[in-house]
Amino acid sequence: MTAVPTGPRIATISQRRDFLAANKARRVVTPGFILLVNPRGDADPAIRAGYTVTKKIGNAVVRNRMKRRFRELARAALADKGLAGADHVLIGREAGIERDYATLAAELDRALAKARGQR
RNA sequence: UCAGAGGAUCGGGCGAUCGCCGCUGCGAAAGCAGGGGAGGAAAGUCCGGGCUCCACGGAACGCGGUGCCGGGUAACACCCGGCGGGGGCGACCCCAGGGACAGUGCCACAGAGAGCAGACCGCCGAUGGGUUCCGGCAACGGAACGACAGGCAAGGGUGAAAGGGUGCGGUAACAGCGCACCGCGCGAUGGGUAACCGGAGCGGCAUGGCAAACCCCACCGGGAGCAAGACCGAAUAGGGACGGCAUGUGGCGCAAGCCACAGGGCAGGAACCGGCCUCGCCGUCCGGGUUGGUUGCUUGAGGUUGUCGGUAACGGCAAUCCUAGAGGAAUGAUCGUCGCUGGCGUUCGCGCCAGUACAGAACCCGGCUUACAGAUCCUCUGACCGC
RNA sequence: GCACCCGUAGCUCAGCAGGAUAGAGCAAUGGUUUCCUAAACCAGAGGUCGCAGGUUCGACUCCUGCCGGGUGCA
Repeated sequence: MTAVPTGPRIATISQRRDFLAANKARRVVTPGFILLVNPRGDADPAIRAGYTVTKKIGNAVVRNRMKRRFRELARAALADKGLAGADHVLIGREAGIERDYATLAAELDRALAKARGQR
């Protein structure tokens, strides 16, 4: 495993209105998750990230593990591949529970590139 | 060795890289260093308490809960010990287990009868009356019959349940009608704190079941919940008090002012309606309060060890330890390696593959219930084998 | 955290102070009718009454514990 580069700190989204705003923005669907990217449009170039895993996915242990893995994926990828000044939201899907970590990482890379292309 | 019963415990280890949340120290800060960071069920939220606020003179009614007895406990619906009933060869397990002469109600279908019982088939011929036959002159006597009046409830049949059972005597046939044994009820008295147990003797036997139907009896319970509660509190907007300035339209008046109308508010009134108050700006003060911050917040009916008391639950004493405190939620991710379990292959060295549970603290405790791959320990029971 | 409701046929609902055949409408199936379809008419089928215990002679109904779904309040 290659060393994960330590980038600038990624803030976490917790306000409901931010999630709702991201839901109306760009959307990329992969088997393991759905990626929402919402450029805030303000002067701040900071990258923010949020995670959503509903009760439909599983019990608390399953949901927590999924969020932790998403957090790890975001920390590794968003610093240099994320969109500056944008909110990124990862929504868990059922197929993402037992999905291989490397597969998820590759899918996140492609999803980010695709989101960058949408304009 | 096999099968089983009871109790207790654990529930992945090590390493590497990169991270997260508190705490402590250093630092102006960025940050650095040290140390800590999920469970036996953290779960379901089914009970019981602590804590906090609110309410409150007492009691009763109502409502809800509990329900053999004794003990433990802060308390309990929990636990321990005992009693009674049921199951198992046994270790042991299971039981909401008060009251049905305080009252009300229900017991479908079937059946004759189902709750102060009842007579369908049946049994009887002692009694009344009758029919037939025999004897007698007659009064009457005897025998048979069983449609009637009547006696009976053994047997058949129905049902979950039919008002003790078996045997002998007894009888017209029956029947606790009498007796013996068993069962049942009452019960002198003895044991036990009690539930309860034993039981001299008495009673011919009567009070069927359902209270997880209403209910009765005894005991317990005020309500809400850490989003409880306490403190701080910016800007904007808004509320109240005081002071100053000011008052929409129309009419009257020189003016102060008065009246009417429209809007708003308040109280009355079913409504029509009439009454009273008020409006804008500035300043000071007061109170409420949204986002937010601080606190409650983890030292506690606490854990471990020893000892003493107790059958035990548990309690007393002593020593020792500090063990998550976030505030929408951290306690992790990835990889390597070693365990463990199963399968396949094997040159018996091992190799390959698969699996490695249930599940995530949110104020804190005591229980209950439910989920759980696998592993370990202790005690005990029944078989079989050996000595 | 607290309070409460509902699980019955494929769907929407009845039923029940305990009594044995668990019903209704729609849907689906077969038939009649029609050139064919729809509608209409006729017929039958379809149920672990969410699950597991208990009380009772007897449980969809009563009690207890679970499972699933939903609502309200702070």
